Amino acid sequence: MKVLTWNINSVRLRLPLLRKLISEEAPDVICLQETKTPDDLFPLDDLVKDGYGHTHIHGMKGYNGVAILSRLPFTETHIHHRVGKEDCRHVAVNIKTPTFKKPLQIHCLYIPAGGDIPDPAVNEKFAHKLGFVDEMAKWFKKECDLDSPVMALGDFNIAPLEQDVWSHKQLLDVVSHTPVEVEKLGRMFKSLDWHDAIRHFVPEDQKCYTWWSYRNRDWKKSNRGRRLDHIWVTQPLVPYLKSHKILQSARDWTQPSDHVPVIVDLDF
DNA sequence: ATGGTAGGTACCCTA
Repeated sequence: MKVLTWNINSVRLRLPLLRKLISEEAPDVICLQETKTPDDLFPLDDLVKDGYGHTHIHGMKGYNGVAILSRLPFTETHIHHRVGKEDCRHVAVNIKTPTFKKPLQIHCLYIPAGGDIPDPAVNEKFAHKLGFVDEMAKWFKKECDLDSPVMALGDFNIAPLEQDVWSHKQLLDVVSHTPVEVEKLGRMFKSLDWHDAIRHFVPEDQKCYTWWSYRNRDWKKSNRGRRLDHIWVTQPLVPYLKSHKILQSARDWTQPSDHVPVIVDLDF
């Protein structure tokens, strides 16, 4: 079972790229962030024709928006409002698998970027980000079981490890890699004894990025990337991790997203 | 130290 996550930065603009991605990678489940469209304008028809007949979309005008598209049916779908806002950042589905009695839960997340100033006292966007991660940590602990198959994936907007950024020292004061948010993400990580499915395959001392800013003449040459997109799995899923792929080549597509797709293949 | 680009929207917001 191939599960893909991508911050697509407008699903309407990049529908042709999404369909190219589908034809090349044939994922079973697609989790999108920053779809930037209300649900009635989401381009579902082509995606249903491509085989993704099971869809759970939750978007709004202009900003944010998350979606799960699947070849496999859902037994449940959920929309979660976080920290008192209805800003389309968390949807979840349950999928039956041949391997587990309990359904596989997939949580598609778009954690707030957090603005520029890394001080929650003066920057309410950063306060929102920290509050969001706090709430996720508590919520997973309360609502999910350690022994259930659960995946949390998406654009977390935090690069937790030193080798998740091009320069640990130079990014310590840059929102996405500050100690306070990394610590909070660490708490969320511990909440369900999560396993980082990408670092499962890529050693922690090796650089690993999923995002390169648009504000660079030549993203490849400067290579100032960050690993902002993540796939986490609970312990029961660890033995089934088969392979991963970070589609770096997608950053060179015409009119690319600044994030690239990340895929994990599970052996069931 | 600064400003660089992109998308959506409606003349400015967010990333």
